[in-house]
Amino acid sequence: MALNTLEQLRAEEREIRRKLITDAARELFSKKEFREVTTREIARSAGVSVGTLYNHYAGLDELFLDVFLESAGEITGLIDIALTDESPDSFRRLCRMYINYLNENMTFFKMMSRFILSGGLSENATGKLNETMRSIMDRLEKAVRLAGVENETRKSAHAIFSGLNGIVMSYACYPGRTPAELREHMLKLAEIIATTIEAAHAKASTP
Amino acid sequence: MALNTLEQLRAEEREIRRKLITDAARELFSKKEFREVTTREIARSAGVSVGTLYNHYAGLDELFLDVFLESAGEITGLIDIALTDESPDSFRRLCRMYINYLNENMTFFKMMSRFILSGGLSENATGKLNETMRSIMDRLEKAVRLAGVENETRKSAHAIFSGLNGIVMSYACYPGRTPAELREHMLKLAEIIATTIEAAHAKASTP
Amino acid sequence: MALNTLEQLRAEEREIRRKLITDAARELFSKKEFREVTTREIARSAGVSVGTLYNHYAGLDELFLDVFLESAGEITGLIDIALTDESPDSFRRLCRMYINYLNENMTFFKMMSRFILSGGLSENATGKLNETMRSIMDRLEKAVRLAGVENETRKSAHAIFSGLNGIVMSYACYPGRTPAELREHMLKLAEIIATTIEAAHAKASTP
Amino acid sequence: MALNTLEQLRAEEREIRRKLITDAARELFSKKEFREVTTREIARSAGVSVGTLYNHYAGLDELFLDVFLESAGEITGLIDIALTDESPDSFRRLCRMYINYLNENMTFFKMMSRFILSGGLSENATGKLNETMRSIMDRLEKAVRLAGVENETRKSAHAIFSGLNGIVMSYACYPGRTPAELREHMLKLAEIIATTIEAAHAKASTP
DNA sequence: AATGAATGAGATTTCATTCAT
DNA sequence: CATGAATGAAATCTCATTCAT
Repeated sequence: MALNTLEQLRAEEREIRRKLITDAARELFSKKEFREVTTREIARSAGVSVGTLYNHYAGLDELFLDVFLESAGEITGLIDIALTDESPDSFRRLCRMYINYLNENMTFFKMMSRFILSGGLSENATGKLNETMRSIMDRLEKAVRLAGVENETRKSAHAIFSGLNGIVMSYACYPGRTPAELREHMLKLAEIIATTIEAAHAKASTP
Repeated sequence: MALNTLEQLRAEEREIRRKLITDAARELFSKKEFREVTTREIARSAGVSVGTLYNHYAGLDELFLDVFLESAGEITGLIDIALTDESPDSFRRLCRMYINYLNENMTFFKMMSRFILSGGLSENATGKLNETMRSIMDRLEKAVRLAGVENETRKSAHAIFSGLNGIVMSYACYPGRTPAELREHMLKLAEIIATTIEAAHAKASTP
Repeated sequence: MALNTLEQLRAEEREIRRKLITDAARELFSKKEFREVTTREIARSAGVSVGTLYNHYAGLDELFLDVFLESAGEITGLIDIALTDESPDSFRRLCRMYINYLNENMTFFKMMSRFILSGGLSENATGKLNETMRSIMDRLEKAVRLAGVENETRKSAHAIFSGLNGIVMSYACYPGRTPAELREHMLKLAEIIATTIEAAHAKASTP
Repeated sequence: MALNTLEQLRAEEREIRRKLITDAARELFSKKEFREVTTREIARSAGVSVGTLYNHYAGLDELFLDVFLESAGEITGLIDIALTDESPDSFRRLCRMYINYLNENMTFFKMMSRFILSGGLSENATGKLNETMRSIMDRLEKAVRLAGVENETRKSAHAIFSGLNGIVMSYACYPGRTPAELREHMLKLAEIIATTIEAAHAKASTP
């Protein structure tokens, strides 16, 4: 019992410190290009030493991945909420939500694009990334079904995922516009895509 | 006259050297991540000195941008070809072509995503980038019109652009699949998007 | 009495743990350069914590020295065996044995060269090292006497010690030869030295 | 011509700077364990930047090797001088000289023992080291011939080389003695070895 | 006496950029 | 204009040692 409690306390303390680190890292990622955030900065921000970073993570990549996965977990949670009522509206709501979330968490998006585009992840990291992707895709598939798509639902989910990501990639940082304008523009594009899909299938299903 | 010729010769030589540099850079980009290519490597490959790079470009980013713009010019040329016959098929052809091109020129795509996402380009560079984007968008707008879209054609062009970019971003480097499989997958997704748009508008236009 | 036994038990346990540590260290030394073995590795291999290392040794060097002294004890034992029959042959046998031992325990040799060449040992450690050296030298002196040397036997012992060490230092790791070749070469050199000494003294003693 | 001169000047300047670096390094090596000398220290001492070190050497090991080879060249030169008159005395003179040189250039000796014992040298470095060793051995072989050895002269050269190295390794840093005492001791041991060899062969050659 | 997380100075190496020739 | 050596800040990661529990 006593031992159990002691170990438990240790584990808790460890977890707290880990959170300290990822929080500091995320905070910094939101301020600069995430590959430009250095170990020293993270350590200082988190109030720990550089060495401590390496007691928790085998290297910077592992830390990046951890921060990324935390956000990914958040997003799957939000998707679940958007799909709660299983109404036909869910699909559009989900699209808007996804755009809004990425727009407010560009760091997450940049990390995602970086991780996907540059490869070079460890086997372990790739596995976790894949799992997360599948988890998101399962939800998107459910969404396109709710929107009326009946055939090739998995591929449609991929297409939607691609489309939304593409919108963010192409316009979230477009120069010469205010953030508000960009956001409106992206939501509009997402709506076009959503509408188009619904329309295509509405037509397909009307005799 | 003599002076004119001399100047002309100088300009030509300068241009040749510039081409030498961008060609070397592009060649290297096909072998490694473009952010990992160093000035020394480019200089050696091009057969010039590091200093010469700086006589032609204010910095490495400017050089990257120049290589990027060369590819962008290539792509607008290819779009023009795809749209030559102005048939309704042009749209799908263009989508396939765009995917194929990016797939074979991932460096171009990565540069684009980098330039767009991280900003930090000089005013001058931003201007050139915008011009290129507009130029591509003009052609995409023409393509969606040919595909039957009548309303909000500019926004639809943006949506297509986003969709195609998103496909490449999301799947071009997906781990665990062969390049051929990935290519097929991306073309399939592009087709889904193209079909969906056509279907949506075919429906819209039938009473 | 009870206290005595308790203390004795404690002392035994302490000794067991110490052995655990030095055994783990020696095992690791056979796999990598001894200066590259880290505290963490030793601790993990020994199944104890890093802190425990420091409860037993003031620092890493003290631990190294302890491992070294264990081997030194082994070697004096082997010399004693080689000298058991006190025959004139003993000298050559001893030379071969010494070469063979060092060849199979290069870590011991590297440690010796390190400790001797770089100094920096604590007073206490230096004392132990000296004692060990003297102990080896006493036996070597006996050996050269058995080989017929009568004058300056201590210095001759030093010379033999130097010669054998020098052979190992110069050839044990010579690149481009197989271990078997190197071993043969070293044994041959040791024989040359032994023969030379015997010859020199055989001559000296014949009128 | 002009070009030639220009290139020549450049080469000279380069050589001067290289010398600056190796001199600084050697100076530092004489003050501390050579593996403890850092790039920063060398750079500061040489009055150049850290980067410059890497313009001249691919890494620290290359620099170490260069310093080592400079000393090795010095020693072969000294051996040549000792052997100039080709008298039977040459052998003893050479032994004394070798001991004296190493004693005054322990850094060289430590580097040699390090390079030989720890391996891990690049192919290129190993080649240079071998060449240097062969060059020294050629001279030692000549010396043992002059001392009257007729059979297995190469192996005898190896044995002498081993013996002298062993003396330095075993006694140059022996604790508790003054440098002068140690020097006397080592010279005495060298003399024992030299005398023994001469005696052995004198005997062998007298009927 | 055992534990093991925290520490943080310190090491090597890289590389865009400058500038004297 | 071309050249290319010099620059030096900066980055990641290591590891012996400490110390509170």
